[in-house]
Amino acid sequence: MDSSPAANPPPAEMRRRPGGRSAQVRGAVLAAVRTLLVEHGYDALAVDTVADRAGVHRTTVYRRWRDVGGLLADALDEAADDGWRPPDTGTLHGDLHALNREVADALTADPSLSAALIAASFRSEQAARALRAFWDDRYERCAVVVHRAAARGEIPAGSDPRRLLVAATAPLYHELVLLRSPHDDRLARQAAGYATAAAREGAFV
Amino acid sequence: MDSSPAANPPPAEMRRRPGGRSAQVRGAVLAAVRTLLVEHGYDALAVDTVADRAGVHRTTVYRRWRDVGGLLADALDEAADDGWRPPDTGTLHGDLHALNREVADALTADPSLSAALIAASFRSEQAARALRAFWDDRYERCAVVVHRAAARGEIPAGSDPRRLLVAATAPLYHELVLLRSPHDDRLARQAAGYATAAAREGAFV
DNA sequence: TCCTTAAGGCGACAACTGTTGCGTTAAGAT
DNA sequence: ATCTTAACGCAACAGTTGTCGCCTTAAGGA
Repeated sequence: MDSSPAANPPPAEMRRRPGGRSAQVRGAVLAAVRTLLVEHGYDALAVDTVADRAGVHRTTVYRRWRDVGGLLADALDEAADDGWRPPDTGTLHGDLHALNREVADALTADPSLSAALIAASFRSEQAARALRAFWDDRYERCAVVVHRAAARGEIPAGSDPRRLLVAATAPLYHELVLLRSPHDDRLARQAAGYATAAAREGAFV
Repeated sequence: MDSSPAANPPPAEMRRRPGGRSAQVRGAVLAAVRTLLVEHGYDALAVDTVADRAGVHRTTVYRRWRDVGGLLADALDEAADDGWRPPDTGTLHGDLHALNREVADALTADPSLSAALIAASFRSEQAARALRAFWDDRYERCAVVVHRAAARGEIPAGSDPRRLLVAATAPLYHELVLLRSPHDDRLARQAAGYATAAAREGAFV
C-alpha cells in the first residue's frame, strides 16, 4: 500500500493502529458474535466459542473484551449508530403504540439481541453500561414524539419526555422480560393507552 | 381416593419422609442460602459454597436443587408464605405509593433477595418460575387495593387490577432493575401518580 | 531498511461447574 | 427386630472459565 513518507494523515478517527491486525481481529470477533447470536442464540455465546469461530486465540478475546458482556457491549455499540428514528403517526397514542410494537418485536425476536444484552447486563458491568447508554440514546431520540404531541396540544406543554416514555414502555418490559408473559399486541396497545391518558391529565409535568 | 386399609393419617402435608434426614438437610441448606445471601450477597451463592456452609455434600445439593436458581427458588417459596398484606391508606394513590416504596426498598436492600432472584431468573428456569409465581401471588393479594378504590368511587368499577398494578410498579422496576437508576422516592411517588391518573380516566376497564 | 513495541499466539495452570457409579445410612414399613 | 429403599456421602471424572508468563508477530516510525 501507499508508504509515502511525507503527508501521512491518519486515515480514520481511530487512533492506535487503525487498519492493522487489531482492527482485523476486532472485525472477525464481532462478526463471530453476530453470527453465533443469530445461529444459536445467547447460549452459544461463550468466549471460547467466539474465539474459535473468529479464528483467534482465547486469551486475545479475554484480554480485549474481558467476558461475554464485553463482546455484546461492543457489538451493540457498533449497531447503535444506525439512523433509527421514532415513529410519527400523527397522534401520541399512535406513536407510543408503534414504539411499543418495535420494543415487543425486538424482545421476542428469536435470538433477541436485546434479551441477550439484558441477561448479560446482570453478569457484566460492561454490558450493563452499554445497555444503559443504548437506552439513554433511544429515549433521547424519542423525546421528539412527546414534543410533537405537546405542540399539537394533545398534552400539556412541559411534560417530561423521559418519564412519559418510561411509563409507556415499562409495562411491556415488565411483562415480557421480568414476568415472561406470552407476547400479545394488546400489551403494547394498552400500555400506550394509559400512558397517553395519564399524559393528557398532566401527570408528567 | 385413599385406599389404605388401616386409617393412616399422614402427619403433615409433606409426603415422602417428612421429619427425617431429608428435611434436616433441606433446612440446613436453605439456612445456608439465607445466611450467605445476607452476608456476602448473590455472588457468594455458588452451589459449592452453600453445600460447604450447610455441612452437606456437593452432590446432594446438585441432585436436589440442580443449580443456584433452584436454591433461590426454594428459599423464595418458603419465604412467600408470610402473611403479607397490601397497604391500606385510604386512597388509591396512597396505597400505590406505599406499595412502590416497599418494592423500592426490596430492590435496593443491600443484598437484595429480589434482585438476586431476578438475576438468577435469567440463568435458571426454576428461578424464573418461582419468581413468576411469587409475583402472581403478590398481584393477587394486591387486587383488593383496586377493588377498594372502585368501591370508594375513585376509579370506574371493572378496572383490571393486574394491569393497573403492573402499570404502577413497572416503571419502578424498569428504572431500578433495567436502567439501574439511583434510587429516589420520587420514582415511587410519580409512578403511583400517573397510574392513579390513568385509572381515574378509565384506562384499565 | 531497520527498530521499537503494542498486540496476538501459545501452553500451562487453578478454580469452578456439573455428572456418574458405587457404597453407606437411616426412615419408615412389616 | 428386621427389611427395604430413598436419600446421602464419597471420589473420580470431564468440561468450562479465567489468568499468567513468555515468546512471536507485524504496524508504524526513524
